[in-house]
Amino acid sequence: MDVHVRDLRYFLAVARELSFTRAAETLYISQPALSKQIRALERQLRVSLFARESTGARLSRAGSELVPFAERMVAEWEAAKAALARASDSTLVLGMHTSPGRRVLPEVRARLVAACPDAVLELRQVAWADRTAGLAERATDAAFVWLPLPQPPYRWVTIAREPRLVAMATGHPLAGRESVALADLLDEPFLALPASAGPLRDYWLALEERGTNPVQVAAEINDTEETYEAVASGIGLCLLAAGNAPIFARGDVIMLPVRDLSPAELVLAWHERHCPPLLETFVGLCADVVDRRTKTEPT
Amino acid sequence: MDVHVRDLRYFLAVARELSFTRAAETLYISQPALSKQIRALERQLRVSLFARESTGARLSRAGSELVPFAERMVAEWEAAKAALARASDSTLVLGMHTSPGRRVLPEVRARLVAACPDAVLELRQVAWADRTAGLAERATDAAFVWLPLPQPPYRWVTIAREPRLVAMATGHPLAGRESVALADLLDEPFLALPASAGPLRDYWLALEERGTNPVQVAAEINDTEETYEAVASGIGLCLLAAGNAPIFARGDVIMLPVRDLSPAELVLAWHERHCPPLLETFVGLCADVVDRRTKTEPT
DNA sequence: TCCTTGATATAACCGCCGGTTATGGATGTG
DNA sequence: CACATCCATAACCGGCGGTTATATCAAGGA
Repeated sequence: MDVHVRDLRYFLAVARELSFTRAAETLYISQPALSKQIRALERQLRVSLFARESTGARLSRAGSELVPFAERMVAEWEAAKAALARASDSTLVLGMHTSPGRRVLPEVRARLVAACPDAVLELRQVAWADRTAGLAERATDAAFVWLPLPQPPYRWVTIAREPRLVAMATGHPLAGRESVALADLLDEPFLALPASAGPLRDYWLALEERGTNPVQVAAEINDTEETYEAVASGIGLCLLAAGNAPIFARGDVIMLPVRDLSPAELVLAWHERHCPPLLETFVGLCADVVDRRTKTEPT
Repeated sequence: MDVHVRDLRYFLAVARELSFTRAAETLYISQPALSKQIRALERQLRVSLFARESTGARLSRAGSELVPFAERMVAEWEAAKAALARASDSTLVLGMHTSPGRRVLPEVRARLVAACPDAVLELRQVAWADRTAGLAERATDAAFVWLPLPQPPYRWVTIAREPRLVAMATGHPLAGRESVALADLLDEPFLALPASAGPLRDYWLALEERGTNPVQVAAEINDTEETYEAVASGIGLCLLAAGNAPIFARGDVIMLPVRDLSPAELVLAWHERHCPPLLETFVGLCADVVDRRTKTEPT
């Protein structure tokens, strides 16, 4: 019923060369393959496209009718590929676990369209299990993720540096404190990211700071809603960045600073081997916005 | 590199339905097959065309760019198929062993273009080994052939009925006669059509009229040139229709009537199961031209 | 005359594509 | 909480799109 555009290219090559052998050479395929494909095309269309003779091939009536259509279709496909390439050059696919928030994305986006009017940002929510938010599989051009991230394949600019809080149900014994130390939490059950998150999971369990003390993982969490429910129902505690506190401020959960934990770092990351021009300007704009912000409101 | 138009149709279906499942239903394929094909298309183009969500699919930037191109290509292919169908409706492929000659083809062709201005005759020379001149393999719509022909699958109109002559080298003992009888030829070596010609081979050996007398086949012949050479060099004799005599009148061969052989019949034949409108009018015109001719020059 | 050359067709083979069914996981809903 | 819906994945299978090797045939040259 339908045709492979490749077969149309084959057909046009034979129509141009009027020779299967030479056409096969220009197409870099073997002559039998070309003959077979053309025969299949003829069988499919129920018409003969060429009159084979010992001297070569001649176009039949149907063949000459087909030529202009085939040319238009091949040209259209070339145009389509070019258009897609252009579109992909001016499109940035951004991965993120939760929205980066912090009012950074709207501002950068506004600046970006001012700089490149035909630029388009495509946002993609990605599962917490995917630590690189699509960078690893090349599904995204850049991603808002929390450190740590392996340095060699990835590069990044800092978006925010925020203290780590611990979230717990309002009824928790520690809930009355002003703040806590990590030592207060060592025996508490914790919520953890999926195992596939690797070092990131360890980071939000403060595994390094715990030293030899083991951590008790109460459950795995895959999105904010799940996390809120698990914390509120007392299943376990959970570390989170101060900037994400508003998402949890819903009454059943209270959050306390953990005094002796280093702040967490939210970055815009990308793959060092994949840095198209638009990404470059986007990164520049992000750095710029963040920079101006840290000046106006220094911590 | 190139695309199958089918995949573009698949893509358009998903773009229209914004759902893989529903699109698969409208396409009468399974949903996994559709998903796989779209993924393959995305991999090939190195862009993602849809954003999959639990609620269904949304077009990505690249996807919306592709839509108009895909629509144009699909439409173009539909148009091409329609054009080919129209062309094949107004094209008649004629098979023939040697040109039918007798001034019939030019006249019928002239009348045909007068009746159907966009009609086109496509002539196809075909090997003598193919007794039906392409009718059997459906390679031709009609063919100029000599009887006999099996009646059930084929039908025909008579183009010419001509006495059979025998051709021999000028040096042959019989060459001085005014005419010969079959009895004079019984011991002579004859040239024969290839075995695959079947009953037609027998006919031009006058096998039936020979009765029990065996025929001595000197060689097989595949075209006029070969035949002329074989006759002229004395390899064997050969029967031929009077109308084809001019082709052999070149000095080294003489032709004599065979008194007691029935005349041969040249017909325009076609397959009874394949008789498109244009063929019908062509047959009518042929019959008409022949009819008028037999009236003006009765034998 | 024979051999070579160059054209297309045929055959046997093989990996991958394009379909199938079965199944699982995520999401919204009564 | 069960259920329906939607998309993804897996395993499987026939056929397509390529390969090399070979046949056939027409044309041309020593």
